[in-house]
Amino acid sequence: MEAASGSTSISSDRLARLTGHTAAQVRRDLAYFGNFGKRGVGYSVADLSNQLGSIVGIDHNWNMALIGVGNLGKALLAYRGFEQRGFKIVGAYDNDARKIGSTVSDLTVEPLSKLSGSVKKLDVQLAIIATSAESAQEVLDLSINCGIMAVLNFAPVRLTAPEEVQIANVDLTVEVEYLSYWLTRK
Amino acid sequence: MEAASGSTSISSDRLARLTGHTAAQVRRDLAYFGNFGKRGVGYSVADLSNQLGSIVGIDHNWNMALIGVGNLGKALLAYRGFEQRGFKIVGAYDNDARKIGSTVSDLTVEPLSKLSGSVKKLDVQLAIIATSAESAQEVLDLSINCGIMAVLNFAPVRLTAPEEVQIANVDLTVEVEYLSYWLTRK
DNA sequence: GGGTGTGAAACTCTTCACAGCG
DNA sequence: CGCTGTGAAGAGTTTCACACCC
Repeated sequence: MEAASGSTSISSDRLARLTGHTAAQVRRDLAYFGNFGKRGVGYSVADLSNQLGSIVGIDHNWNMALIGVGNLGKALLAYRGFEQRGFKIVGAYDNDARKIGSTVSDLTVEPLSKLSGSVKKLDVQLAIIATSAESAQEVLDLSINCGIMAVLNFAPVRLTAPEEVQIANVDLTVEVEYLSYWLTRK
Repeated sequence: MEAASGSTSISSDRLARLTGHTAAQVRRDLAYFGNFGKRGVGYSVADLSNQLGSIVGIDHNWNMALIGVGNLGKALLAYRGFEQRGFKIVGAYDNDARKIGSTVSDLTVEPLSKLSGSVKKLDVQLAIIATSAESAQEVLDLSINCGIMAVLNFAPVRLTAPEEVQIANVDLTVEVEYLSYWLTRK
């Protein structure tokens, strides 16, 4: 029991413990993608890594444009998590003259007018909107015009876009409200 | 149709349009908290606001401590959304000597050693961890020692805490991976 | 024995559709 | 008539439990 961390296999039970799910859940989810677990042994760590990598798109290496270089934008540029999982921020854009030309995390901030060209040149598929709520919709429209089909939105507004463009909203208050709810029930 | 925005009532249908859900969903969710809708009319905007406010805890006005004043921490301090919904950041903490004493969004950054005292003095119930992944667990343990029972974690690590402490994790990569998945299926 | 993969049961969430109230 | 509240159906998810393979 409690195999060394250098072990070549891992059981659904242990995966469950690590990810905060149940063993049955892990098994069902993994079985959905085909059965690459060995009975009596577990899942080969190497296989798991490969399989999940290709499913989730790590083999694709997406390029992202960050729009809005405020504190949040800077935090996202510095955030290591994206790159680790195959998402790379290749351009930073802002319309604030004081920011344009400055360097943040190895990227030079460019005016929004440069976005269109960069999308083609740098092969950008994804935009991150980290602007104020007021500018967000305008920035989204522009991004779509530039050919971007998927957007991660941090601005606290509900944006409207055509069906074929996918928007994921990150609302920081949702989690806090959950905690609040929990605290009052205690 | 399309009542003026000064209207005193709003229908489930319109709420659905605004929030991106279905009318049935809205009705069921609201009915769960007791029936304060009027048939043939809709929901009184004033009632809605009161009811939801008390459910979600806006009447409680929670005080939060922010730990880790990097770019992300600064972004959270500047973020208006929290205060709007009754969450107030009343203290900012960091162990970086260069940051201690500086002022960010009207708060003076204090060393972590001051946390314990502040929790009591400022009546803090909630901590936000915006430190590096390496420091996060240590900071969490300290927070719990100070009597904090609910934590919002932005560090990209899975933290361990006793059952009675509630942790909400914000993982910025989850949403991007969803977009990635969607892009590959297109 | 150990641990996967999977039917079946239990549960939760969503949608439909309509009775009934204002 | 318009719109809520809700039973009932449907869809999706989680859990149980066990046959089966290594």
